[in-house]
Amino acid sequence: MTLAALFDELERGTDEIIPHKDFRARIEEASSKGIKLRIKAGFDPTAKDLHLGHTLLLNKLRAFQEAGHEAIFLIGDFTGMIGDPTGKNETRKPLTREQVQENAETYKAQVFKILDPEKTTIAFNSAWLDPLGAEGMIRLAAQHTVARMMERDDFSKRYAAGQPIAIHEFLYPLLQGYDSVALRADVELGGTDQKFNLLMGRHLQSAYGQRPQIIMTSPILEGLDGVQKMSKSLGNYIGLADGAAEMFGKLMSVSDTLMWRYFELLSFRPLADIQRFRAEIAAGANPRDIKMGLAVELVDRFHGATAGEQARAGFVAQFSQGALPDHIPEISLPAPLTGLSLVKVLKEAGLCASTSEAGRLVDQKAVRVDQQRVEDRGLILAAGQTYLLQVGPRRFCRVVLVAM
RNA sequence: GGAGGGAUACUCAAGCGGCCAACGAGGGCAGACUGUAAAUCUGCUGACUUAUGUCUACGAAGGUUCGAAUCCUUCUCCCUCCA
Repeated sequence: MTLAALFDELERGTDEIIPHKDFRARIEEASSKGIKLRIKAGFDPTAKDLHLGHTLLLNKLRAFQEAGHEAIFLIGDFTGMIGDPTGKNETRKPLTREQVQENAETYKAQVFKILDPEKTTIAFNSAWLDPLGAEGMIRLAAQHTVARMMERDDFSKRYAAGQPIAIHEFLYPLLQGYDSVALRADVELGGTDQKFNLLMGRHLQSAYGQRPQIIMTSPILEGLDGVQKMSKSLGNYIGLADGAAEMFGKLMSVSDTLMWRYFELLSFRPLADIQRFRAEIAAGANPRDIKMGLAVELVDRFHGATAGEQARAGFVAQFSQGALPDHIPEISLPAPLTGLSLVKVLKEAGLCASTSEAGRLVDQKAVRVDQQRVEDRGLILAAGQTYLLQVGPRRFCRVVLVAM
């Protein structure tokens, strides 16, 4: 690969590279001297599951990995206990070591769908932050001033608005920056909301006598609602651990507008292809079909080469043609000889949260038993029978009522 | 340390003695329609052995009252300002 092509590959989809010319220079230097750059991307293990939003960074990390550099997947087990103040003022409940460890394990399983496990270094920042101690912490804090800290957009806005800023919130950027010192990072990847923290790494590396890292920021991926950033806590995410059918369905539920954003940020297709799709829709093509192409591509990426097509076939059968899904969960319930009321069965089968809700759903014509719409809330299901229950278009369960 | 403000369902936010299981918005769910789990429109959105019944609920615990989310007392938590 030529250097120019390599630059294009590494820079695709990034928001900013600071400083840009140093980036190219350092890549060039590395390849001419045959040395590996150390590429850092950090994640706080605050949630169990990674989602597509995280993959923007992972994809980038992988691109570096493929170019022969050292990918360092940093798990912020220590900083995760503080919580980056970027979020709202909601206090994050501190994680225990065990939770962090557990989350880290699931991270690994998911991350290696993208990264090459052989070439990936996994690091935990508690390894150097634990031993830092109060003294080290104070030395670290001495490297920066309040005025500079207040430059952070989040802090200055809150300060101006008279909202409180806790002291420990200042520590988070310092610690993240110190990670770069400890890892001797050459490049750090992060979302645009991380810019301040990433720059802190540069500052601290200089202060500790290292060459400052290059920072690359990625845009923030919007979630399924198309407005807020994709996040587990907002429930608008597509998880890497989601099943093929679920992932496909979620991608199809994305609005026609948001679809373009996903193409731009998640698809590996050349930008020229995406331009062509836009033209096709302008000429009357159905956005649904274009969206399916995106869904197929991404499902393939996480579930294997043929999974996307299978998911598409299943989707079309189920939603366009009203067929039953391939896998319907099945449960058995004990039932008295007089039978069980439908609402009770719906609740027990986990198709809805309460019998009251079940009743409402019946009223709303959402419930089907053996594919027949039910109108009567008081319907009794007989013991000893098997029923196929359906609530709405996509909740199914086969229930065996065992007479007792 | 002092002064003031606040805590309502998933979220935001009305209500300030009965008409409150609680306005409204968002979210969620469902139905219709469609080009799809897009968009749009409509409905629902505390639980229970579905009863025009019962129970639980407006930070917590007591109290006043025929009756409280609404009034009083104490407590807990949060915020702002002044030191």
